[in-house]
Amino acid sequence: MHKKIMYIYHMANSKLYKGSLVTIILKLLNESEKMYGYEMTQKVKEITKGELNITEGALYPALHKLEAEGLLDVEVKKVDNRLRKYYKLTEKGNKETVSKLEELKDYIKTMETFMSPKFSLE
Amino acid sequence: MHKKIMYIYHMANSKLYKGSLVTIILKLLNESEKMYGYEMTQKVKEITKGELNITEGALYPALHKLEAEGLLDVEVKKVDNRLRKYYKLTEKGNKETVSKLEELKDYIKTMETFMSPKFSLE
DNA sequence: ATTAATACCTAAGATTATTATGCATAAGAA
DNA sequence: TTCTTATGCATAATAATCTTAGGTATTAAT
Repeated sequence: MHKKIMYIYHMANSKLYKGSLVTIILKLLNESEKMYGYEMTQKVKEITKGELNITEGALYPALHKLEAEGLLDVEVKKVDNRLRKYYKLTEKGNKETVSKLEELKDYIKTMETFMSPKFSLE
Repeated sequence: MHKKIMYIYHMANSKLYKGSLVTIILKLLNESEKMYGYEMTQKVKEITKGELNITEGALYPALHKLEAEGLLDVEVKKVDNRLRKYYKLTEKGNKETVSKLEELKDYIKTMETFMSPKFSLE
């Protein structure tokens, strides 16, 4: 979307917290077997009802990096004369997914102690 | 702690996700009225049982920035011939705290949809 | 015929955290 | 008593990650 002028549009974009993008990508691929980049942006928007917005400027470099690290495999396909790069998890990627999800789960649990009205202490 | 050699020490440090440090600071001050930097690092370690580690290299610049933005007030005190800089929330800081906590809460809720084994869709 | 949607990409900049220092005092261990 | 750990502040270099702002190209919709 090349926005030159953008009066009305309000992005309900609650910014991503650092590190969560990779976890999101891995989780998506863990559920969907194989996906292409643009599809991920739409899927996330859909699932979160617009709450989360994966920007392509962050997504594509992240995908390339995950591929370079051997966590993802790519398969290029041409659909309607437009090319899609389908990504899927490797074995290594599967392991990393488990660990990343665990990490996020722990983090959420930890942060919830702060969210509670009083964190008991003292 | 000037660690020159550090064989054994293992940091259970689950890295901070971007943006959460400020939220942590605001929440601490919201609970404790006034605190100084070093105290915050200890408190967080204590509350999270070592799960979270606020590094001073991140904390102090963050405190300075929050002060510059008018969210925190400072009061310097000398205790045992060592100085402490006590921070407390301003009015503006109180408002920001509410909004930051709300933001984090929303974020956690959103991320939990990803954590669930299947996020229902499709 | 123009705009929106689909589909990829990268570079510049901002933000924020880590790592690695530095200084100084007080308390505790060797 | 000397050395280390703990307390308490600070900053600079680096790394990691995201946003913003472009760019190209094809297809669908208005």
